[in-house]
Amino acid sequence: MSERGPSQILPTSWQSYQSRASATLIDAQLYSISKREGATPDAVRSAQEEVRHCYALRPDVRVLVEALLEDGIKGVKQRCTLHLGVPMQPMLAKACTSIQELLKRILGSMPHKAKRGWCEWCEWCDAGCRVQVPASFGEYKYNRRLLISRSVSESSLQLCVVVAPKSGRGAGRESRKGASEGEHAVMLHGCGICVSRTVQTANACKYDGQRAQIHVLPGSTVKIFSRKLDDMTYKYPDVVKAVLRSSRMQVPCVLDAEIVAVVPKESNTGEAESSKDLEGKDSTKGSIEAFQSLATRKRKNVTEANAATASVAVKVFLFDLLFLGEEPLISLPFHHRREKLRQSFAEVEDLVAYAEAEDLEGSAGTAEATLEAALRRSVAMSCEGLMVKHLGSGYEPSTKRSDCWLKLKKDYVESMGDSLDLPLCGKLTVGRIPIGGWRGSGRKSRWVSPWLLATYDPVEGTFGSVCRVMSGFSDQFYKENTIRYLGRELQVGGKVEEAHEGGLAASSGGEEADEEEDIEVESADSAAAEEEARFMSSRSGSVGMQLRSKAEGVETLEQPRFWFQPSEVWEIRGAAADPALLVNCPRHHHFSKAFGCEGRLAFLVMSCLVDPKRGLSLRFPRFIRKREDKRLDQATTPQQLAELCLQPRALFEVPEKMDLKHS
DNA sequence: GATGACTGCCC
DNA sequence: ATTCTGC
DNA sequence: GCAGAATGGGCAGTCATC
Repeated sequence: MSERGPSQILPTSWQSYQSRASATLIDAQLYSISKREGATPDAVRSAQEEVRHCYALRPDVRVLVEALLEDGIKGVKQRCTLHLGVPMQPMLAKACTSIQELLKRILGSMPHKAKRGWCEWCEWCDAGCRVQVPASFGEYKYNRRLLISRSVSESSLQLCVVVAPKSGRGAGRESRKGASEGEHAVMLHGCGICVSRTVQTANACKYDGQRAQIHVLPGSTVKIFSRKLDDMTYKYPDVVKAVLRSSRMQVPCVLDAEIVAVVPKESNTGEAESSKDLEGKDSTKGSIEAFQSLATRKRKNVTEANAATASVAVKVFLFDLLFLGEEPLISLPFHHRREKLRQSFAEVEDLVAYAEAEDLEGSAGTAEATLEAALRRSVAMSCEGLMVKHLGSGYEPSTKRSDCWLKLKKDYVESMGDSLDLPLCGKLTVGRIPIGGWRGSGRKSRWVSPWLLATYDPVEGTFGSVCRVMSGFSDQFYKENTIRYLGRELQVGGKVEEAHEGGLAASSGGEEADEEEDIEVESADSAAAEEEARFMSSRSGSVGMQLRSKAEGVETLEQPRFWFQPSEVWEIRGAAADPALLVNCPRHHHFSKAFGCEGRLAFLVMSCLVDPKRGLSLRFPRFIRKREDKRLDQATTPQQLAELCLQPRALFEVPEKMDLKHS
């Protein structure tokens, strides 16, 4: 075993005390295996991978530990297999930020398990060229990925796939002994055929809903599991029914799917009464709704009858079939599984559909344009982005993201995502758990951690908070800006304080009680005068920009630990390119005066795209860079934010609705 | 019964 | 979910 | 390249309190 600790097999989410204990047990077993005679490091590693894989197939520590204790790896392989009714880890896609990156990856990707020195992926290449890895690939260390990425980047289109000698299980061990780097590697390289037939993918819509692994058990029992393997059958009785209807032959099986909220087609019931939901929706009946909408689904007492009306109507988009009848389909190539899926399940109007997809087969050169078009199409269909799946690869249940499935989200893509420039107005020291104490925790405890950001509303002259941000900052950035805004870094723990010895703060006092003193230090004495000065000339710079309370014009329901004078503009990216991803938020109230606003914003409010009692926020906010080139009044306004709501939708006209809403 | 803090789980 | 860091 | 840390958004549900 590596000395890394027990976390190598069980995913993070399992690291509660009990699971950690189990993980330790598992590690201990692996360790003892490693001590047996003849156990090479490689063998141990492969044992570990075996265990990991089995665990992904049957994520039940109890079963795993028992099997391991009683029969070792062999037992694990026998007992930890896919079981109907027990969810496996879903296959995850790796995120790509650009089409180029995506291409590069898809070129380099190949299935998990290579056969006897050949990678399945190359079934696509009928030329089947083999060559020795040239010595120039000095970096090659039984790590094919390394080589792949290297060669692909060196000559953008040339395909160099290396199959490590270990691929054939037993054989690998011997041949590796004493081998010098790359010696045994087999490389498929860019013969014309490889290059021209390299890209073979299914490009499917990435729906913005909830992942669902659906098990159909004998006797028409259905179970639905979430991405984290929780049983959520109770939440989707309508999906259960829909799936049964969709099933062509009533055989046990396992489906992979996305559950998405839709506007029900038959919702004409109380049209007169439910006036609040009318606008625009008549034209979108049956269409896909934002994730936000799905989130409002009831979680208790959902019945078939009330699911669509009292809760939210949903539609299931099937995209994979992992088990059918008696056999797991996991190791079949994707295109094959998909075929079986279509044979076994039918689309059911409004309830069940295959995930919209198109296959791509072409040279890398033309692939780029095709992918871009696919992405746009997908976005136009209210999707989050594109899933690009290798047609030849098996399904890899795993906690790790696979290279065979790639996702390209629209907000990753530079040209499509909307960046917002927000003036900084305050910050919070602590996470979202109010009990947990106020200091930024762990790694970040010396710095300002989530920062609170706002828009600037030139009409009202207000800074309305939009979101906290904790992602996208480098440590260096934290350091510099904590100093910039607070005057210095925060102190952590007693030792640092001693080292600093400088008067202030209670020193030996209570660790808990000192949060105030510890941090407030200089602002406490420098007091009002200085603060006042800062207030006026916000350019002061090196001293810090902390205020005692909210700066003038700042509007938020947040209560950050520190308040800052709004002074610079940071660029934030979020998934905000359309209303599906822009979110109404209770904490950030920059629309409190929206009815006083003019033009478009008021219109938006009145057409119920924006709730005046709430506000807008961003999903997945992350910091991009500072915008030294922007003044505060050039930052994003709440109006602009709101207008993002309109972008993908056609502008719709509903002046009457305003009156409706008013009265 | 309404309000608000807190949890847990979705993304 | 996202992003950065350290091994 | 991977594991791990720190924490974003919302919502339904639960429980305590007014």
